[in-house]
Amino acid sequence: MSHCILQIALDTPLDSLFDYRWVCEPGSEPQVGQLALVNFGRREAVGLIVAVKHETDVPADKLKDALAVRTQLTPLPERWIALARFAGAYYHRPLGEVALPGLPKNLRLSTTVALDRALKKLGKLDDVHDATPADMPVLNAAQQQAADAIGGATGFTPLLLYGVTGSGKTEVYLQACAQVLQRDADAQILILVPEINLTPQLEANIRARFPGVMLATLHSSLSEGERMLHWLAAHTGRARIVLGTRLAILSSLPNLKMIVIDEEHDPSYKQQEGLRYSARDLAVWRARQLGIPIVLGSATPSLESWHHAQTGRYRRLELRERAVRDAVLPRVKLIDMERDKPKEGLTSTLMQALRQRMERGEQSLLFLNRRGYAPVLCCEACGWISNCTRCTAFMVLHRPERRLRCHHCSLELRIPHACPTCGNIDLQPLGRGTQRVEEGLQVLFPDARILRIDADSTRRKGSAQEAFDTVHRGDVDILIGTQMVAKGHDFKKLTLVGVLNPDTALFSQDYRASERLFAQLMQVAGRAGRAGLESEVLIQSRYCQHPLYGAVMRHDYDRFAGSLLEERHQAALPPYMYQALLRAEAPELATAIEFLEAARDAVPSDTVVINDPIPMTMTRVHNVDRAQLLVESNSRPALQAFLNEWVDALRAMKSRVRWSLEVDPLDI
DNA sequence: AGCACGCCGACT
DNA sequence: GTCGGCGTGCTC
Repeated sequence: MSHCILQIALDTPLDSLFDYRWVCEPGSEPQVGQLALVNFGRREAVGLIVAVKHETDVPADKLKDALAVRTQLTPLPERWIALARFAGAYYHRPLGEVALPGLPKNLRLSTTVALDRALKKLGKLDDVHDATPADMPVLNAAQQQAADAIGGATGFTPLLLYGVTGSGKTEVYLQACAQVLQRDADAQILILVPEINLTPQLEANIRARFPGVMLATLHSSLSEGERMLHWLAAHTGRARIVLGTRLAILSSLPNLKMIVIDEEHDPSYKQQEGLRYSARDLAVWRARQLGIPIVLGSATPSLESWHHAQTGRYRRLELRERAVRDAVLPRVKLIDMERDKPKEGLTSTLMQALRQRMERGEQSLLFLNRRGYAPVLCCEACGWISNCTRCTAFMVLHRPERRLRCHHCSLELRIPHACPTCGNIDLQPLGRGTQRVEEGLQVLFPDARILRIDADSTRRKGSAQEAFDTVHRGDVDILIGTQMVAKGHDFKKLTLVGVLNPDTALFSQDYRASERLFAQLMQVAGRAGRAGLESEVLIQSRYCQHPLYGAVMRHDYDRFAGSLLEERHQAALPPYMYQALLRAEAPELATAIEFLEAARDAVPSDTVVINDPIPMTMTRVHNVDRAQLLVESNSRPALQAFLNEWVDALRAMKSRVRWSLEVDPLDI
């Protein structure tokens, strides 16, 4: 018996790999890509073998023996490790912090019972059901052209599928998938969607269309057992289609031949904590690495992708018409709230339109991206307002729950009977959330069947699905909801969309706010008239002349995107500029700022602009003050080179302050 | 990041 | 006397 040295990546913030000894016969060493159980510090951990060597610099008294190697599992492919390596390097986190959290938790336990059980279960699954595939709908010319372009693409081919809402992008994906699966008996396809719970129809569609093909889903609401099984199905190549949310981009797919990213502009592709990666960007990298086509689909592409299509880096495919015959885009009208004063948040024009839909037996959707009853409670006598004691934010009034709630730290209080500072009994809710609109509707339309769908009304597991089913059955006249209702759903009888309070985003500090508002309005407008009924979208605004609304009325993403890109170019903002953000947290703001000032001066650079630290817009959350520092460059390699040096310097500062670096931040 | 060791304050 | 506060040091 001799031994070898395993170089192992572990899930720790330490930026290094760890060597372990492994006793084995020569010639039967473990393989790179296998998982190993080791003692790490005083605990056990599962790590990824990234190299097998025969020597090490680690002194013999420190070197430990690995405890076990998971030989049941096919090694993770070199290309998968390369993906994790790239992500770690690009986002400046250690390899182990990228690679291991991407694996199912059950693979990282010290026992293998869950793994063995899942492998056994997978072995018993039949993958070929003898069902006949559902018919492929006949595509229109533009769809067919797009499907053929995607299905016939060879080598690394990024394609931007730009299609208005309801233009049948899904059908294009499915028929392109069919071509790829048919051509290659082992081919795997990865389909990413923003939120799987909002698109149960897609999963059903795929199953009906490809009954002989194993489909695996990967998203955060799976149980650990399911996740393990589905992950293994992908890793072993048995699952030929993997449908998942952003976390699925890190799944192991040995025969990946095509990637589809639906609603590619959606902000939920960006992970907002821990490793802040963009699943969309990693997907493009992965497609390039493998030399395969990747489809980015959207009615309102991200400006980044649009820019790439303009410059020819991505190939653009267009669907200009709705796929259902006679389904035309809804007419969009603006209602001037200065002239038509709202009552209970609704202008008379909108109320009349709602009444008309009820008479015709059609459905209406009111969109208000603000949950709760009112965003703030205040005392008119002394000026007290319901501030959160732990955050720079208001506590939101939730009337049905009889609570004040902070949406940032989840602090909850009973609604005070009287003003805490002056004792005034008459506290006033200010502003309007979905609960208050629902209450107003009940008064204005006592006969209407009204349903509210937001994060509060759908807390219970499965209740969101129930609510949507109620709408699909036609048991709802007026639906009121937040962005939860804006995505994906295909309500056949919906012919009116009312947008209640979009103006705030027009004057936001965040330069991406208008891009997002436009996408959101187009998306919610797209809920109407999908089945061919004539329909309209009414937007209540105090700024009807704003060009953004003009573009929404004309359904003119193209020109709007052009003007936004022009603005970004003038102002030297992404996609013409590459950014990274250093954030710091401390009990006192001054501490965070001092750390960032030191960071600002740590590494001089003439290719990167290092800005001054500023407190975050919402400075305090959960009793912690936050500040940030923006660095930018017009060259991505220059920015990356700077960040490499900078992160080393920041680590060397050994500061007590908690800090994190975000590359390509979305919210600044 | 965890996790333990270690050295000073207010309780039974 | 001890429980426990969080400073600091290490992880092959």
